[in-house]
Amino acid sequence: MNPITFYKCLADETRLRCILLIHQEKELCVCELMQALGESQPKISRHLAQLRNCELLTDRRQGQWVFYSINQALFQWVHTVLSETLQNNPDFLADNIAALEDMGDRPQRAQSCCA
Amino acid sequence: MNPITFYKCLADETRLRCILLIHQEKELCVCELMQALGESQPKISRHLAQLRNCELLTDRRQGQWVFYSINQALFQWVHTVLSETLQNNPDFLADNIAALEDMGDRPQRAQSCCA
DNA sequence: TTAAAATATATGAAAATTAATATATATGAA
DNA sequence: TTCATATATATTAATTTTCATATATTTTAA
Repeated sequence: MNPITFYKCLADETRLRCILLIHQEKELCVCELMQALGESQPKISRHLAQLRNCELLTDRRQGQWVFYSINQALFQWVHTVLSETLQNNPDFLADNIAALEDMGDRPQRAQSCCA
Repeated sequence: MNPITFYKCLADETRLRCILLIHQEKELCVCELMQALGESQPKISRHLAQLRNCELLTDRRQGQWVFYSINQALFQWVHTVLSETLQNNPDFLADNIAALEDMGDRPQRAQSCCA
């Protein structure tokens, strides 16, 4: 991932919140991100599509849900930047995490395989 | 510096190159950045003004030149992100550094005070 | 000394480009 | 059919660039 592409991904509020939430929670589906951010479905979906196209995120479908996570094939420095950002801005996601925890009926994760 | 502001600063090619060059070289003036990037004076100057307004950069005038450097008052994580980016993308600035080294008549730095 | 020229940088305003959003609709799985 | 997600298109908004010009400093030369 080249640095300009990477920083363009982070330079939008909706995308930055999605990325950091996914980084922290390991995996989230579209409906969880909608709830956490209070944003419309097409808006969330469109930003996720963009992040998937850049290969910052990967997705897996499980039944009706699509779960997004950080692409583990990325260089280490990318993960480092995300971790640094999260650790040093503890308030940034506070409301989003609260909204996520308030959400009822969160989809069950079936671990990909034998975990 | 809030993370969205910060990543918006980094999300433009001209700005990212300026920021990383300044980070590496400690201090550069507008004419050196013009030469390193091969971009017009107003373009460089405008981006630097934007970075100064966000308080990512500070400037000092020395005679006819204005030298820009990274604002040392920023949180440590900001410096960490810049260093990680630079160290892990060694090719990114290669052409810019070569152009800078080719530059004749680079302005002399008078150390701010008694160095 | 001072006036004009030269050099370095900044900025106002318009134009051009790029990005974000909303609405409607489509797809795909249960 | 319903629920979850994706996407096309139109619209709006934000950002970047350019050109012309302004300011500030230094140099040159009367």
